[in-house]
Amino acid sequence: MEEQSKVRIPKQKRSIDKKDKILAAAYQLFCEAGYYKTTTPEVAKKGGVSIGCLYSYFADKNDLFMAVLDRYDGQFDALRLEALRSLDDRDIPLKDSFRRLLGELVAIHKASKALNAEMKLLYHSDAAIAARMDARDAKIRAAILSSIKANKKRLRVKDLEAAAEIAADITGAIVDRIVFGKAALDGDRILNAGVEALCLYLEIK
Amino acid sequence: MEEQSKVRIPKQKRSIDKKDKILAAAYQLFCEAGYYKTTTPEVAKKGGVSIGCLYSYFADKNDLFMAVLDRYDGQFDALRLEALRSLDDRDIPLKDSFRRLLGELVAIHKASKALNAEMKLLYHSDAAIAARMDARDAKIRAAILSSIKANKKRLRVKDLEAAAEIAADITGAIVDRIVFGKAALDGDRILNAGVEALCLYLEIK
Amino acid sequence: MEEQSKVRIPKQKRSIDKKDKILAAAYQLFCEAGYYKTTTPEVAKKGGVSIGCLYSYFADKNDLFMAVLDRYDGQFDALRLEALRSLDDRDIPLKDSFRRLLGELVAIHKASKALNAEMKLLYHSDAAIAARMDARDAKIRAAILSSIKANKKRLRVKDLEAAAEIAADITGAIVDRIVFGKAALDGDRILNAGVEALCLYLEIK
Amino acid sequence: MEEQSKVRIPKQKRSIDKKDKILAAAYQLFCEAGYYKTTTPEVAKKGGVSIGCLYSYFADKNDLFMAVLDRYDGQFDALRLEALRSLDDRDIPLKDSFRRLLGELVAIHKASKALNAEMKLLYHSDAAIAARMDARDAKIRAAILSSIKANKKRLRVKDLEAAAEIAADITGAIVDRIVFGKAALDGDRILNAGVEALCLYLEIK
DNA sequence: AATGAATGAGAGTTCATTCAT
DNA sequence: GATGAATGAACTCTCATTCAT
Repeated sequence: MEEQSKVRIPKQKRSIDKKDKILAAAYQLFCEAGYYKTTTPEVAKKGGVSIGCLYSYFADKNDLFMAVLDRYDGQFDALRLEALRSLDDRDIPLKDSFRRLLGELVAIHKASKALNAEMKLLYHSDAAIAARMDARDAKIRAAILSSIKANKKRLRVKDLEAAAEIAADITGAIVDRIVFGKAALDGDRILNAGVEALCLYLEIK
Repeated sequence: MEEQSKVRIPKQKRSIDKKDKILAAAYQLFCEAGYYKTTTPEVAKKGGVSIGCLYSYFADKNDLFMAVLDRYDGQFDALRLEALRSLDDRDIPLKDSFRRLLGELVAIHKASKALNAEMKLLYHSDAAIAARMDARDAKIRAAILSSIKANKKRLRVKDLEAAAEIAADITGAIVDRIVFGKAALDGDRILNAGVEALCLYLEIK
Repeated sequence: MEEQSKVRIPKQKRSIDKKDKILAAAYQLFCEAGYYKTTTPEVAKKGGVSIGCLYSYFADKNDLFMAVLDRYDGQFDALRLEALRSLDDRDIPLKDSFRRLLGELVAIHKASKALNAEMKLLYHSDAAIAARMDARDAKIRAAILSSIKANKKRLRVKDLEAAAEIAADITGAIVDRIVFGKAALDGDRILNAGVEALCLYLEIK
Repeated sequence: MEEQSKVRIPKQKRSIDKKDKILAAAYQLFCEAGYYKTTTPEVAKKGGVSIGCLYSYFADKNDLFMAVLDRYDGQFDALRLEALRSLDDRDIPLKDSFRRLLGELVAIHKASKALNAEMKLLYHSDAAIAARMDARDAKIRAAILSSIKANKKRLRVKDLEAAAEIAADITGAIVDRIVFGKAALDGDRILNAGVEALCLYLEIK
């Protein structure tokens, strides 16, 4: 009574292409129309495969969505952590570090804009997604905390954990504002103001 | 080609009760289960009216949701603006103003937590909701900008518009973190750190 | 979070008609084509209702099938037990009792022929159906055993329980043969032979 | 309009092995899960061949099932007829002959239990299967009739054809009861009672 | 001959909405 | 006005079967 996964694991090049095509189509549609308004036959059609083929690669619609996150959001995870490393360089002013970090995060999020929105959308109704996002946030906070600890001497704040949390949230808010915001203001003005806020908050002088 | 509205505008007391009951039921269910997992017959049942009755008051499910926002989120709008007035009082330290503001916003958002989540959820797939939220944000930014301008002399920031935006976003982020956050940290620590960040950013000294 | 049945319980005359029509259509189709080859839209169509209507009365396909059994097979249950009472009359010869019983059972089964077949069909893959049929068989065996015990003095058999079982099985087999059988032989010849077998087996002389 | 058969008839040893493996896998799965819940890809997988290979040997799922019957139920046919020969030996008491026959039939049916159930399941929805089962029954009745005729002098019954039919049905019913029955009673008690019933019915004294 | 990825018709089921009563 | 039975388009998902490789 061996329980064997019914989901196909592609080995041939052609199959990998198909899976990619499905994921790309799903990514696009989920971003455009959202999870609930995207139907699986639609994804299959856009991906140029049959609905049966789609279901041979993904157990169900939710599995497909999670795979899209793995593929696309996962890429951004790596980029985000990479960007955070700029904070660790003590030789450049904190201001420049933050400006660079925010600039990179904005670029990253612009690319994953809609997917992020959709994840927030499902955060409250899907435990697996919530767990995913929490894990991502935790990683980012940990990275910021680690940077803050390394820069301890340059900083005025005492409650390092809270500072990391606040800094992460401010960073996130600014990025969101620039990426999503119908801000009447120019992105650069916002970014500059944000960097200033971060530095004034954290830095000794 | 404008159609004669088929939606009833209640004038009798009994009708108003019914509409209220429907809205209350809808509010509760939308918050608990989310927009997509709430069905209109369910709402009617919980509200103690027939489904036909529900559809005599609301054109469709989306109209019902918007009405819920008008009724419930609208209340919070008023509370939020009320809370923002604390910033206008120049006789108390900015720190205290912000602490009070944040405290009140947290309380308000805790009450509308689920509805807010649901609005974010629908932001990207429903233009009307997006417009609503944008209008709300604009109002808040305007109020903050107005306070900032009134406090101009006490502040170090030069780009007031950007500062209002940033301050609004920081405020929002902190409130979200406290309300929604799976923050390992205590809410008070976050709040204190947030207030400090806001004051260091804005205040002259 | 009150769990309320989603299946409609019809109260109005018109609704009862609808439920009846659905059951009648389902009965017919299940008998003609079997459980697996009958589709729910087909049943709805034949019953003259929409598929949605069908699903407002029955939770799912299996529920519909069980309801068909309750309605139709249930009727036969009563008839079968009624027929078995002829065995309790000691004033008429056992032979006549059995002949009458078999005749009645054949008539009953002719009417429920296909449904019985379908139940046998599902016996091995559906626990609820198996339980239903086992209960029915048990009732019949109990009735026969009770009759046998009442006629103890007229009987030669000693192991009354086994005799009741055998008699029930022989009875069932003969009825099946007459009802389903592609028997080349005339039904009456079979019936007479069966009655003889039963009497020779049970009766003292 | 007769189509050239597309089904391969295996001649090479390796092919025969494959066909055998498919049949064995199909037999097992059909018995375990039933016809409708067994899928052809499942059969192919369990048989260690590709689905394409399966379809090169069998025209469709039904053809595969019939082949399983030919192979496996066919074996039992032979065993059944073999067992029936015990009735032809006039030197041993009829009682012993029947006891031996029933014992052997029970053993045979225990082995083909699930397949038999599945055949009954499909009897009413598949003409080919019905024909198969009818043919099998006819053979058994013929064999019994032939035995009865050979034993004519020892028997009290006059209507030999009907007696053969009844005897076959009683035999079948008893075997089914022992094999399938949720009989509360011990198999031996049932078997003894059954043998007694058969002998009392048929035998002169 | 053999493979197994791909197909797509069709299954069961849901639910926003209508309309006869 | 109010009801709620009825509608049916649309959804997710399955699996017997085909055919390019």
